[in-house]
Amino acid sequence: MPELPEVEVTRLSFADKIAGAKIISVQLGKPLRWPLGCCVAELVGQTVQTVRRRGKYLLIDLDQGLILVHLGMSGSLGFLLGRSAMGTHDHFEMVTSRGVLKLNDPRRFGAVVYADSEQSAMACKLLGGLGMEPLTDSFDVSKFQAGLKSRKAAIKQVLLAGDLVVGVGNIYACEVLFLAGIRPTLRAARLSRARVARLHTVIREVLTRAVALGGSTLRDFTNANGENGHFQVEAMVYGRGGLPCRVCGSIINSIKQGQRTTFYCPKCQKH
DNA sequence: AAAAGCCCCTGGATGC
DNA sequence: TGCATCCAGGGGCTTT
Repeated sequence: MPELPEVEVTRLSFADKIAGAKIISVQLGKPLRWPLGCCVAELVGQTVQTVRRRGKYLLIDLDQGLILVHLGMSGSLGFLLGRSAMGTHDHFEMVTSRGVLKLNDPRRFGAVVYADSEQSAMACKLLGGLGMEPLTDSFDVSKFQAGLKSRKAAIKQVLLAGDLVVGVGNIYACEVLFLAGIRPTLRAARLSRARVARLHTVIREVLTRAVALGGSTLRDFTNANGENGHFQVEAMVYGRGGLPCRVCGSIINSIKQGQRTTFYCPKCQKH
């Protein structure tokens, strides 16, 4: 479910509320992708400083160290005023003086990991290889261009890999390539300078807009307050295999790249 | 260094 | 209604 906009909207929906909160207790459900990496007792008594985002990770800064949260494919965070029973798919619950932070994640591809610091081995393993943040100035066109130049893989897969630019998941990768008129199978290195510039712009525009509108409602995304997003723009291609293109009427193609499905318009998106 | 596969896990939709 | 099959928004890890 969560790509950059959804993760960012989640962050914005509870960062201010939880800042300054004291951790009272922590409860774990079934195992997530990795073990927490510390004793619960190490967290209790600490104060939450800030909540940041890096790629699709949320970084919850504490007095000592930080908690990394990843929502995986099916995770969502809730920040509730009162405590409630741990549901079947609640696998992390942190009771604080300001409210209760809860991770619900049916598939358990998500993670909640404590790290001593951002320089710790675990933090480096998870964050070290991440690419540029698309919504900051660090997302430089020249660097983007240079990065793509060295890649023989298909542009769609380079976007998805996250080591050049972060936060673009399967849905937004498909949508962004449609809006930029680029065939997803095109080798990254073969994109002209002008098309790279166009893609760069589209990525920023689409992600910015999705965040501003509260994330995508393509499925059932809710922020940490349980509110739906308003990114009502219907997908141009994602999930529309076999249907007519909204622009030219051609039948939208559906193919596999890596283990993921790619959707594209054979006429609007050129090699 | 980069690319390609594999795998983790559960639930919902579809088809017989 | 029951059961099998396929599919899903991610990404680290291992192998080429």
